[in-house]
Amino acid sequence: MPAKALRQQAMTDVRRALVLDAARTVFESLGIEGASIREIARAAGYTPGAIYSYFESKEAIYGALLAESLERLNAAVSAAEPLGDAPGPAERLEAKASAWFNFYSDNPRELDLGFYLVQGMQPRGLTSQLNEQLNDRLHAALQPCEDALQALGLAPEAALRETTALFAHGVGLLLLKHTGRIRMFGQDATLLFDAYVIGLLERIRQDLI
Amino acid sequence: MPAKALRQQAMTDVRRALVLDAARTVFESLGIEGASIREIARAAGYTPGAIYSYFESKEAIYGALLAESLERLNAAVSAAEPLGDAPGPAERLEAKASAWFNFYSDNPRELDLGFYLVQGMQPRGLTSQLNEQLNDRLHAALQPCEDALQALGLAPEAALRETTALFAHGVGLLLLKHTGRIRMFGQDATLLFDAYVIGLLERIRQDLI
Amino acid sequence: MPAKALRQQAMTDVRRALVLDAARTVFESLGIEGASIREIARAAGYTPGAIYSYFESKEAIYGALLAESLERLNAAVSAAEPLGDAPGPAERLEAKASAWFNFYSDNPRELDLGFYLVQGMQPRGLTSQLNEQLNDRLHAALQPCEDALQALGLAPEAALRETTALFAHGVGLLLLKHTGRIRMFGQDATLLFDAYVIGLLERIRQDLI
Amino acid sequence: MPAKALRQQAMTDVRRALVLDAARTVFESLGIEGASIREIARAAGYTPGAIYSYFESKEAIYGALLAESLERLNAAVSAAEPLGDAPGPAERLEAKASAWFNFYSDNPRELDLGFYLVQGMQPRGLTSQLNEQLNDRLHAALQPCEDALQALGLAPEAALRETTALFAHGVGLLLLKHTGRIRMFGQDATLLFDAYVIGLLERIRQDLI
DNA sequence: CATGAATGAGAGTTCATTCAT
DNA sequence: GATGAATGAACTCTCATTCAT
Repeated sequence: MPAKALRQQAMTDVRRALVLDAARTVFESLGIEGASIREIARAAGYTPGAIYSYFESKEAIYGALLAESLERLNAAVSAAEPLGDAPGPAERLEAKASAWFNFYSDNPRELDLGFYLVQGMQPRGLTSQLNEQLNDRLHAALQPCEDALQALGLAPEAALRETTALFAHGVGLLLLKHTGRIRMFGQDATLLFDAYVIGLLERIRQDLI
Repeated sequence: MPAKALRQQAMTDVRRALVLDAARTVFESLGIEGASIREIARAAGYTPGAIYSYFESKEAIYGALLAESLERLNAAVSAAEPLGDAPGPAERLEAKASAWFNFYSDNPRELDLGFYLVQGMQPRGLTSQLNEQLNDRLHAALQPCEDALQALGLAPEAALRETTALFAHGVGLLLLKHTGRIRMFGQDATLLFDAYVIGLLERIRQDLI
Repeated sequence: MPAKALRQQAMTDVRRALVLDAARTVFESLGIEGASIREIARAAGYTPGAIYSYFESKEAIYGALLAESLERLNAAVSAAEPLGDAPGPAERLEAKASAWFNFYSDNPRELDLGFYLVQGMQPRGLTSQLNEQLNDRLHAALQPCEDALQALGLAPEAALRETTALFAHGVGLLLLKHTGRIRMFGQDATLLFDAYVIGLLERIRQDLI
Repeated sequence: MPAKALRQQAMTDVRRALVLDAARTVFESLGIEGASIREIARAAGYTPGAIYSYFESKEAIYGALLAESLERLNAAVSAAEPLGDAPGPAERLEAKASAWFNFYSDNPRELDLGFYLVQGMQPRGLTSQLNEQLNDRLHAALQPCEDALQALGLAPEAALRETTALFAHGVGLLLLKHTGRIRMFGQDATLLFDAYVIGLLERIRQDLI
């Protein structure tokens, strides 16, 4: 590609990213209901029609937002390093599990994107291709936990089962936290999550799984 | 209140209940997106305007629906009886926990109402009064579990903590199930929930909590 | 139906008719391109949304307009009486053919509705049901001509063929007139149409058909 | 004009022709509704803005398309040769009339351009200059028919009148064919057109005109 | 000459809500 | 209490056109 085309492509990419940023901002402050094309355009300093130069539909924006969020999730999980001088699989499990839990704990709306959206747009939105991409990246983010569980001696099926349970536990806590329900129990979501991981390790040590 | 007013009030209550029934029916079949005032009115045999005689806004309907759903949840939990000739607290925990889990597993849309809605609604949608009512009734539905945990020897704080965790675990599994994410892990939500309860009982028996 | 319902139905019908009138007015002055819901609503003194109380879509309006136009066409044809003391089939042919030709000559946009629309909306508009209705009513308007031709001694197939040709001739002349092309030939559409009918009668008299 | 300017003019003409080709292609496959500037530009390998270097508006493109179509019509008519060893005016009439009828029968969209468009376009779309050009070229295409009619003995006025009627007849048949209306009569447009020409010749032979 | 970005107007349609009756 | 009419604001999306580069 000639330099000029490269430059223009870069500019387009930047503008597209700016639209996406605007969309994320709107989404974060107004939620899915308020994230209309008009609102996104306003936040991006565009007229509504201009948005369609960068995304072919509103749902394509959501899809891009979700894909991008999952990339950041994976990056956060990858970057998480277990503590200690000689970290073993137990430490790895703790580190990787905390990584994804904290990611969503810090960015609660992105959990919405992942789940809330999925069910809200079933008919038209979320093409099966995008759905698979979502699954893949989600799996990828949980893979380190599953690997650590296997390294701790769990059979593959057991590792998968416990990963699922771990994920569900975290998601449940995040949801309670996000909706304010956790406050009513006077609990702290992160503490509970950590306790779950510790309990899981204990059960494995005791060969209870 | 004079007899006439009482009679009128009774009539109003009945009609309000009919509207609410219609709303639940619509909500169950069309979900939150399709549950428009028009649709609810049609299902109730009313015109849209009439709905406003009973509810001041669309979101008030949702709120009432939620309150009513929580009543049914509590009824389901109350009705659940532990199995065996001489059921102890462990059996009680299993029975009561399964009761609320199955309630939402069987009526997934009602979980939407409880959580999904809470965050999507406008400030006026979920008044703090309604919010407290929600909390109370939710607490009430979980109280039998908490009691059983205490009967099993847990300190009050520990019992509350474990109830919270139990609830979160169930909610997480239900969410994964409802959004179809559980399929991708090849797991069954109910089995995982039962396993969690068994694991919890085991930890208590071992004095690990 | 009770009196009240009847009265209200009547009111609704009147309002619907007013919307349809507005639509026809807009259609006549702005053509098919300019006949938007917004414009129709404005002409009817409504907001756009109100139109949907009377018609479920823009194309339903066109359909109703067309149906109504065809009714008026048929009424015009029915009302046309042959001249002379003892009018025979020849006079009947002249009268009935002139009736439909003049109808469209006087209301050129309605020919648009009948043809122009048909091809413009093929994909979505014009349900096959409406299409059949159109065909039926069009046939009905031409039936008197066909009957007269048979009464003049033509075999059924010949009568149908000549009716088709007669219709095509008229339509062609109307189109030339409507688009201003006829002026360039310095001719008058009605004279040419009458001449065609006379020629047709002459051919029949000579057994040339 | 200096050589350089000439060369540039030639280049411009070529590119303009390419755009026009693209427009025709799009128009043929997508019809008037789908023939957007975007689509034409895409087909021509240009961006939308570039089109405006060659045509000042979308309707100018249609105008040019129409002009070009009329050139091809005239070419088709010119190329048509009467059959037989010693073809007379009757054969010439048949050949020339069939030529233009078949041209539009084979390219029905171009009839749209000629008529359909004329009435739909904004005032500025069809400038009076273009309108005259249209008339001239249309006249030219029909001139051979008119000449043949005169050669058959018709007075000039009669020849013009019959040419007009012939044209109207053909146009009517083409419209019925194009909109699918002819099917409902179970007739074939070309057969009917040929019959009309034969009938016309017969009338002339009988001095009925 | 051509691009690519952007505009602005407008399309059809939906819906919660209001209000006179 | 209930109706039915209507509003008004919102929705997603399309398109001809302009203009700096």
